[in-house]
Amino acid sequence: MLPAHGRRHNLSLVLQMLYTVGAMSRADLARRLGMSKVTVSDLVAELIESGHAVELGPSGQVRPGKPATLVDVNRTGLQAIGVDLAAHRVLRAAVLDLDGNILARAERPIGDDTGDAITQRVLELVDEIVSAATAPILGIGVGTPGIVVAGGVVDTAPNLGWRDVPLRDLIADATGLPVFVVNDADAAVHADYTLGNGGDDLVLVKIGRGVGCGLIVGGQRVRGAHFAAGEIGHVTVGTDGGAVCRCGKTGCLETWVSAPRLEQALATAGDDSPLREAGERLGIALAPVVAVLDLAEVVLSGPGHLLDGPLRDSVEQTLRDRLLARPEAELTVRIAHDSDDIVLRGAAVLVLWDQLGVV
Amino acid sequence: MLPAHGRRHNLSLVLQMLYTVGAMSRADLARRLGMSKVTVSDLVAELIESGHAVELGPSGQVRPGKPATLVDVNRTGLQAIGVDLAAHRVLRAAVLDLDGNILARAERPIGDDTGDAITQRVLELVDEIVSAATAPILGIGVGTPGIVVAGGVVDTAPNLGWRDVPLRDLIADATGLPVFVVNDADAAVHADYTLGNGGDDLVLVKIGRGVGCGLIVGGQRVRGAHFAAGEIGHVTVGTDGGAVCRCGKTGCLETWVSAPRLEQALATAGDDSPLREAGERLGIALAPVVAVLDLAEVVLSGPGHLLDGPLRDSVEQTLRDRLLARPEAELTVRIAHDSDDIVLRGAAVLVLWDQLGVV
DNA sequence: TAGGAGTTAGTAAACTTTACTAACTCCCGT
DNA sequence: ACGGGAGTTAGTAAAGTTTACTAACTCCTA
Repeated sequence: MLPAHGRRHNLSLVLQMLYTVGAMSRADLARRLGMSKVTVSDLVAELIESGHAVELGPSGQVRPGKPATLVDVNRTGLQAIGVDLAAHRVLRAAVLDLDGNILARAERPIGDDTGDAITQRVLELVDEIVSAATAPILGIGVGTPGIVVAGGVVDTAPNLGWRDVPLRDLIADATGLPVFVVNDADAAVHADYTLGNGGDDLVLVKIGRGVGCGLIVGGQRVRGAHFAAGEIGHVTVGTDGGAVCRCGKTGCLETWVSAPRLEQALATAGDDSPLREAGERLGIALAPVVAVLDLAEVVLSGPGHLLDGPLRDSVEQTLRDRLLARPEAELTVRIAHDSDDIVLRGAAVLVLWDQLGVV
Repeated sequence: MLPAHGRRHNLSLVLQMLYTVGAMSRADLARRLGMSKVTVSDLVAELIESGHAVELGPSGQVRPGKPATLVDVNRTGLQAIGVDLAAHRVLRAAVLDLDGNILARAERPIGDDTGDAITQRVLELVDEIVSAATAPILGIGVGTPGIVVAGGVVDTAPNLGWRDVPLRDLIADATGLPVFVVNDADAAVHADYTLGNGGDDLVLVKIGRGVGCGLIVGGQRVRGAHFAAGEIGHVTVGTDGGAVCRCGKTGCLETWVSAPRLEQALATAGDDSPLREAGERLGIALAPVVAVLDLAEVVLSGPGHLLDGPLRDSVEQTLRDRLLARPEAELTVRIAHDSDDIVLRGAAVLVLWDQLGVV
């Protein structure tokens, strides 16, 4: 590596510190980062020059010596675009600030569109939301259903009728901005990890039309050997059969755990046993994953009325039953914050990760 | 980070390149690493000075220009110690060269020892094997059953009667050498990854007295939130019951898949159905893990006569049945090379990783 | 007056670029 | 067949640049 790589790393460290802890003086930064005041002063100068950081004026803190000047990440002067292609029957986009606050929204219904028509609608949506930005845009993050391979190409997304779509390049060509494309569950887990105070070892299960998950292991995202990490919907659960799945197999997780199946089962059952059973099946599927990865948190994202209650309780109980009890290895099963916007936020978070080196 | 960190990184890059590709000239190194010839020359000089690299003389290649001088990692001039505390009824140690070749061995039977007596035998064993080294020792790697937490402390290892044993410090104090302590399955998976040409996304299942596994995800080892990644033996498998486990639960993976249980079942059954059933249970447990992590390889390590045959075939078939078929995402189920020595080699590999920065 | 924030000047380390020497192969004239 | 010149590559010396540091200073306020 070159000295310039070290420099870039140090610039990222400064931004990460300001992003996570908040505004502070150069002297404070120097103490926390273990660098000299001179070095930090130089790094901050460069970040101010590039517009990534701003001075906020005197700290107002009363103590001997020259008043400290606070500096911070340019929270309001920079924006990111998040796009969610996995919502039910609608394409959604938003302008967000660096804290993940949504400043503007745009939507387009899918209608009966599929394939290239969807692609066209996505480009129109992106054009609309980019126009709504009120500050320089760092980049565009896109959360899409299906599998995304290297280079931001959507390999397969059956729900959108997509096959081998070079989505990153299409959007980058149309906007001239940096673009990052990920699976929607991946986007969601990054939102939880960064904005939802998730720990370094967590799995987020996203329940929508199907079911998928995103993973953070040792503080790192997991992509998989074929970019298909998180594809859990078509794993056979248990050893006592189950319904026939649309994929042709029997007893897939998705046959118990998906929004349409749950709504239908609830309407038919007249009680909440489908929620309990779905939670149990999800717990059965997740037990080996939690054990092998030694995860600390299982996060559920999707419609609150389905997930928050008997289903969550059943996941927790099933995991407790099927894992070895270890008091010091407490496992948390919780509902994600703000599931409706989690993919928008997560897509934007990935822009922050890549453009600012902010974790 | 400081310029010195960059320097250390570049020293590691040189060693990694020489370790994986083999001897080459400084000019070749410069081309492959994208550095100037002067920088590489300087880095190599430092590595020669420290004994980590050696000049091998002219390349012998005939072509115009000054003859190249080959340099390489000091493959025969440096050694590492590997220690395996997970073997059946015996403590084993070896001296290895940088290619993972075993140059000398030592063993001590466990007998009826437990607890502190075992600790004492380990220190005697280490002393014996260190004396057998014929070159400077980079460090000592130890593969132990149980859970190893930060600082090389063995949190629990019931089979050795250990609880909260500061193994790394005990051995470091006794020898004055750098010591690295890991779980035996972790050591095994590193041996397979580095010496057995394993890919960046693989799980190794180690079957001995119990059953555990080691994971490489995205080219990185997985530790877990509580340093307990890989503890799969006490996960309940399937939904149709099973034998009572020694942990008190029912249907744990270990009740089908462990060496003692398999030997006993084979003796009773008179055919190989226990192997087939064990493979099926292991496949059921691993299916969600393979799917969620999008793994490319499942490696089985343990007694060949148990694993290589109906059990392996059954694991593969069960995974095929329970996962969505994707031709481009071929999953390999294979037997590890040299299972008897895999923990010794893996422990030594971790010394290489940490001391030379060699991946 | 003391002590902290921030800046300037000078230095050390780690890289690159430029220029050079050393060591070889290839080619051709004798 | 041999010797010498041309051309090429490896490796090194010197100078320059970048990125950190420490030392020393000014500014500011309780």
